[in-house]
Amino acid sequence: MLQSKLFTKTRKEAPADEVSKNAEFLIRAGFVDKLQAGVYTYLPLGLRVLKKIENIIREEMNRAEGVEILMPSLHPKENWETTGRWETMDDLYKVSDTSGRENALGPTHEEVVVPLAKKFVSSYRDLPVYIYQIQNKFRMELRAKSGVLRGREFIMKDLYSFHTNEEDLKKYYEVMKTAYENVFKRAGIGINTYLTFASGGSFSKYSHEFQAVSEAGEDTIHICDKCRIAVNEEIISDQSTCPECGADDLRKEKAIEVGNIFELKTKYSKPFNLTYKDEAGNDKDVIMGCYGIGLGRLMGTVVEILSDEKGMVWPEEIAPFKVHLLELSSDDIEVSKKASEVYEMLNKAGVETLHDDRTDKTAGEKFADSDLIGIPYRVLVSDKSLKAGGVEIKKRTEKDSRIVSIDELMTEFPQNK
RNA sequence: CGGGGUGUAGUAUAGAGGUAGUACGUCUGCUUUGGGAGCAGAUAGCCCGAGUUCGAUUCUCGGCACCCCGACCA
Repeated sequence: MLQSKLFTKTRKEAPADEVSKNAEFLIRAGFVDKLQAGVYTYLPLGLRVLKKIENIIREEMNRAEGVEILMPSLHPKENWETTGRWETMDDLYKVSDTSGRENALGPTHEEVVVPLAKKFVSSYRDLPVYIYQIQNKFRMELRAKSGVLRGREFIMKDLYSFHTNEEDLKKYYEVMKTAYENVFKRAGIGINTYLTFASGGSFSKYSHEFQAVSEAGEDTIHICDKCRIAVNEEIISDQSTCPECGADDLRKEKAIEVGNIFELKTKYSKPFNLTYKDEAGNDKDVIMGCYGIGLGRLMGTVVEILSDEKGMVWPEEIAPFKVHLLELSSDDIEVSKKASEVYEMLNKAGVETLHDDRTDKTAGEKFADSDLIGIPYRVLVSDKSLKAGGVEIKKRTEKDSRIVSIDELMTEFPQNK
C-alpha cells in the first residue's frame, strides 16, 4: 500500500487526556479513532492488525473443531427475561423501537446460542458441538477506560461448547486452553501470558483467565514461575498457593485479562430447557462451556507490552505490514525509481509492504513515523544507500541498519506461510 | 454509580469581566532533504443552557462530554 494513499495521518502529540499507552500510540499513529468513550473506529492500519488477530483466532478455533456462525446484536427481550438477566444485568443496553418493542444489544450470546442449539440438538448423537462467532458486543460500562482495553462496544470471539456430560466438557476445556495458548503465542505475548485461576462469578466456583502481565492491567495476579500458572488476587484468600505445585512464594504482578474460559454447565441450558435424549431415551440437560477473547483488547495489550518510547513494535504475525519501505526524496529521480522497483518486487513476492512514497516529508518525519507505526522491517532507499550498493534494512527492534543489494533483499524475508 | 479533575482553532496550549494570543497542522509560494527543517503569507476557536452584569468565553448555578481513583464487570 502506498502511504500517500492512506487517508489517515500521524500526529506528533497525543490527546492531552489520554494517559494509557495503547490509546496514545494507536491514536497518534492513526490506527484507531475515538468516537466516544469506549467506542472506536478502526482505521486502515488498525483494521489490518485486527483482521490478522481475527484470523489467528479463527484458525485456532477451527483447529479445535469450532464451527463459525454469526449471531445478531439485536436480541428479543423475552430471551433475556428467560434467564433473568433482563433485570439483573446492569450493563445491558436496552433499546426500544417506535412500536414499543424492547430489545437488548447483546453483551454476550448465551440467550441466542442456547435457543439456537435447541433447534438442532436433540440426541446424544448430536453432541458435542462447538459453535463460535467473532462479533460486536455492547456493554454499558459505567467507566470505559484505558483506551481500547475496556470499551462499550468491542469485538469478541465467543465460543460455546455443548456436551452430554461434565467429563466431556473438561476434555474440551483442555483443548481450548491449548488453543488459547496458541493464540497468545502467535500474537506475540505468549511469554507474558499466564493461565490464571479466578473467581467463577455467580455460578461456578472457579474459572480460568488468561492474564498478560502489564502495568496497564486492572487485575492483580500471583504467579508461580515454575508452573507458569497464576492465581487472581480476587480468590487469593481461598487459594494462596500454586494450584499445580503448592508453592507459596508467588510473584505479584498487575495483568490484563486477555481471555477467559468458563464452565457454564447447566446454567443456561436449564432456563431454555435445552436437553438431549440419552441412549436409554431419557431427557438430560446439556452441559455447556463458554470461551471468550476480546480482539481489540488483545491488540491494545500487545501495544502496552511491546512498545518502546518511540512507538509500537508489532510482532510479525499481527503487524499491519511486514515491510515499511521508505524513500528519502532527492533531486536524483533515480531514488524514486529504485524505490518503486523495490516496492513492485516486494509485492510480487507477496511481502506486505507499506511504501512511504510521500515527497513532501522530511527524513526525520519519515523515520519518526516509521518508528511510531512499528512495522517489523524498515527498508530505506536513498542517495546514500544506492551509493553504498543497495538499500538499508533495519528491524524495528534493532538499532543499526545494514546495506543489502536489491538483488539480495528478498532473502531477508523467509516466507513463513 | 460515588469521589476528583478538565472543557479555548484539526492538535497542544496562553489568557483577561470590555479587540482572544502562541506553536504544530492545513493551504499558497520559494528554499530545503539522513531524525518531526527554514522564510513569507493565508486559514481556523472560547462545550451547552440559565443567572448576575451596561457587557460573560472569563463569575455563579445546572447540564453534557472527556480523563483519573474507587465500586461494578458471564
